[in-house]
Amino acid sequence: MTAADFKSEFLRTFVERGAYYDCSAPEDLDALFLKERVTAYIGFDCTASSMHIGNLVQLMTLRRMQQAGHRPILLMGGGTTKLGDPSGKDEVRKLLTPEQIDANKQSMVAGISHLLKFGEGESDAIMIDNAEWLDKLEYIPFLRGIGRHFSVNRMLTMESVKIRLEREQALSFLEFNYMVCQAYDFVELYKRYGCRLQSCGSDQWGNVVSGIDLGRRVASAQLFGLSTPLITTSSGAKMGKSVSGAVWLNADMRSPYDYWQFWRNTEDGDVGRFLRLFTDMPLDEIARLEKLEGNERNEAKKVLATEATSIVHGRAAANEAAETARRTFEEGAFAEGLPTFEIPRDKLAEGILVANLAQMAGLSSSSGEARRLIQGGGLRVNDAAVSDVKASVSLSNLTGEGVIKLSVGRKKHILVKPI
RNA sequence: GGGGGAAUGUCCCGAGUGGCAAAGGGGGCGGACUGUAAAUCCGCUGGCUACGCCUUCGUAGGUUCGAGUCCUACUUCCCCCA
Repeated sequence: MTAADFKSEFLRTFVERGAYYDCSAPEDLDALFLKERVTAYIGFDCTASSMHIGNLVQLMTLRRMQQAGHRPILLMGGGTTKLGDPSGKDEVRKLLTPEQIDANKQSMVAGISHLLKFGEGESDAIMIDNAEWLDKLEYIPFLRGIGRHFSVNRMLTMESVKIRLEREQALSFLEFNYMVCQAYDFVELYKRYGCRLQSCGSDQWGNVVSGIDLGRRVASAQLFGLSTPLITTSSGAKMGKSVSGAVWLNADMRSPYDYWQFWRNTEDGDVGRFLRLFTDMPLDEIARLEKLEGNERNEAKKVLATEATSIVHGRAAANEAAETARRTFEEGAFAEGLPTFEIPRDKLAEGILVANLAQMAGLSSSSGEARRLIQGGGLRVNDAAVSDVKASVSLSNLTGEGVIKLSVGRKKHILVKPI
């Protein structure tokens, strides 16, 4: 599919931005987008207290729908999270308590307030929790009304299930019901809100198709599915997935500055693609940035970082992060915007081992690791490498700005501030 | 229901004759080179009140001076038979 295959503003943009992977009925959906204001949804499970980079393609899809004048529904899986989605998971998910799920939901939604406009207007986003209906389901009526439309034979061939079976890993009956509930959600949203489209990542495609089938059977409705590709970096890694954890969108879990840094460190080969996917930059401008070579490519990365940060944290925070980075990396100066760590003044006056300070400031997870960092020459105080494992700092190390700059590697910096 | 096999460093894969903080990868982190990139090379990759101490090999017991390694029970998964 190319953009030229579509007439509707949304689908053209969607394709041009590189977000298109698959669609259940491209021509019909295109016609629908031309004809009316479409209500569409994407579901998110409440498994963590913040959305992360992995959810971003989906969130951007909702954003672009809104920009094209349609109505996005943010479906929070307060109900489905109680089952646990088997897709892409090697092992049974740890069950969360209803309280945790609810707290996660609140926090996740709060974290994307810049990204979507919620409200009562015609193309304002609405947030719905599928616990609203899933929690109240009655087992037998549900099985008779919905369950009979599902073929176990077919469910067993679905990717999410097959992987579990092939990898010799457990799949509980509880999780097995996940796809049924997700399909039911779609139909329920159609009935309650006239929602015609579910978008998703390619890994959820099977569940979306199940929902479309179910809609035809129980509601005689033509529902649509639209999927995005799985986003990987050009060296093949899953986006934002690392041992150190997901790249969170909530500011209290990853500061705007660190978020900016994440994008700034994008691999060369990904810059153009990410600009299209994760920013609102005009395409011709992206095309220009994409052509920059060598050292100039860093300009494109800065634009990417600032624009992507702006969408999640707002323009002001993004500009501030960019400025902090400029001062730190390009001038080698102390930038006030760097993350800070506060320490009682008298504690610092006594003198404190650099290794321990690094650990307290969160730059190292154990004193052993801090020790190893020093031995490898990776820990610096005020930009000077620490050579002695037993080195300590005190008030005399404070710079003119009244702080101590502690760095791990070339990129991670923290300002230690006495209070 | 019966028989056989598997579970290892809490990121993953994976070797492991009774002396093991446990081979080797991948990943990650640090260093060099660069452009805060990639590729490449080097180092590190249980914890601590640190020349010593503590905790790790599915769970719980047992044998032994000593157990990831042997025995028993349990849990989960795979395969074969029913």
